[in-house]
Amino acid sequence: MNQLGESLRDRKKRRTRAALERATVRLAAEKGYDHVTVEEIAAEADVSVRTFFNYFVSKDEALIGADPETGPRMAERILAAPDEVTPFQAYRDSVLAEITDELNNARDLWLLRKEVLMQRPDLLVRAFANSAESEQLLANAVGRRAGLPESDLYPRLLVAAGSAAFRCAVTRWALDDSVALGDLVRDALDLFGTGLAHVPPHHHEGGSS
Amino acid sequence: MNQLGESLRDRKKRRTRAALERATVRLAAEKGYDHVTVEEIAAEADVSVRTFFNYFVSKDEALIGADPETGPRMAERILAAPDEVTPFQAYRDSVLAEITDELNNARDLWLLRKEVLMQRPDLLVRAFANSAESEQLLANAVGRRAGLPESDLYPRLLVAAGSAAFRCAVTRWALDDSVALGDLVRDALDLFGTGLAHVPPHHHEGGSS
DNA sequence: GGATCGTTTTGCAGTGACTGCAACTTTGCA
DNA sequence: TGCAAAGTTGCAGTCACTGCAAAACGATCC
Repeated sequence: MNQLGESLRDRKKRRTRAALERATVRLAAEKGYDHVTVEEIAAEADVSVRTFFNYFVSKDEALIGADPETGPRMAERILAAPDEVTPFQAYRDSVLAEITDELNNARDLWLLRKEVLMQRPDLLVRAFANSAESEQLLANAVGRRAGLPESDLYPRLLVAAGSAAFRCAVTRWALDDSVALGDLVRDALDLFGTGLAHVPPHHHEGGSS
Repeated sequence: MNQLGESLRDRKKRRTRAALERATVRLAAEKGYDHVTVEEIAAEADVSVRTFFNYFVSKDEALIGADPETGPRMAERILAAPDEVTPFQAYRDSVLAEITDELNNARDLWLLRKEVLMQRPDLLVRAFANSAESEQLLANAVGRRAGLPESDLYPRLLVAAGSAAFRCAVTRWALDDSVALGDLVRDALDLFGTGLAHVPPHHHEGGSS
């Protein structure tokens, strides 16, 4: 292999993965998610069906383009943050970094995903179905960083909150993209940060308390 | 039908649903979740496979025993709470009420579920895969109560936090049930309430725990 | 105690996601 | 060039899940 850059093999894998992801999203946007079979997707990406499943555990995952490197990368970032940064901040920053990266590299894909999610919001929940392993990884990183025992709820909650923030932000964004997705995710995370009980919604009306 | 109590029909439906739920959990605990087929479950509950799918959209859902009445019931409770109660409190209380009810009525089932989840923690995430509709319902209730516009992130986030709290609490509990599940859920919700950034984890630093 | 109507159950046939396995091809490296 | 490791493919098989139309069942009216 080349000394620093990726090997040919690695480059090919990346390309195949990207092609499958793109094919999934494109076809789903065009014909509706469940009118697309894995067979079609594989054909469009010019690989066999079996290969599709070598890259993604499920059709759902391919739609979101879950990348196995994301978890480890975020964990690393969390552990690498300077000492004076709180675990919350470290996690928050790693999420935001990941998102802005993603949006910079694949904004077009997200626009297509938006089409799909507008019609089938439930797919987003389902897409997280296989993320248990990643969550565990991140929770461990947060826990180590915070010096908390294995059994503590906090790391798990923080990570779950991250997923939730992302999920909600995307759902909201798919409905109306007048606010940038990145900003929505940040807002969501910050609400979790300051506490949902403290939020004094800017509501006039209703409870008139 | 009887004027007030349930009709025979309704009673039978409840019994069938309960039997299917129980069969799923029992068999999964005994033989491992994916060594159990829907066919076996249906047989154990003494109904046809087709009937299984009349009650549950998926095997996953049957494991958790997702009840279609839960969502509406919680929504009602949220809207019925007195005016001086904040949206957060109203939601929090509805979650806790639901949980304690559930634990009082089906503690034995939860002990079996614990067996299953100890071996396959990912199943819990998956079990929420089809909850998009319920989440929407609850979010609407919260939103109405808080007098927020459709597009506001807050209701969605609050509801997602509820799911997350429940998920994390159960996961934690499955690992070590020295704290009651109900208490764990409450703790988790309260952490979301006060804010994840504010948490001063009781850590004494250093990995040497 | 039927006749009737709406609801639930069931069987059946079909689709398609997903898996294990055992060739086969491609890439990395000496 | 040649060998080992990694990736790809086809194939056969399992099983979750769906639509449909017939049958069984419960509620209601006479």
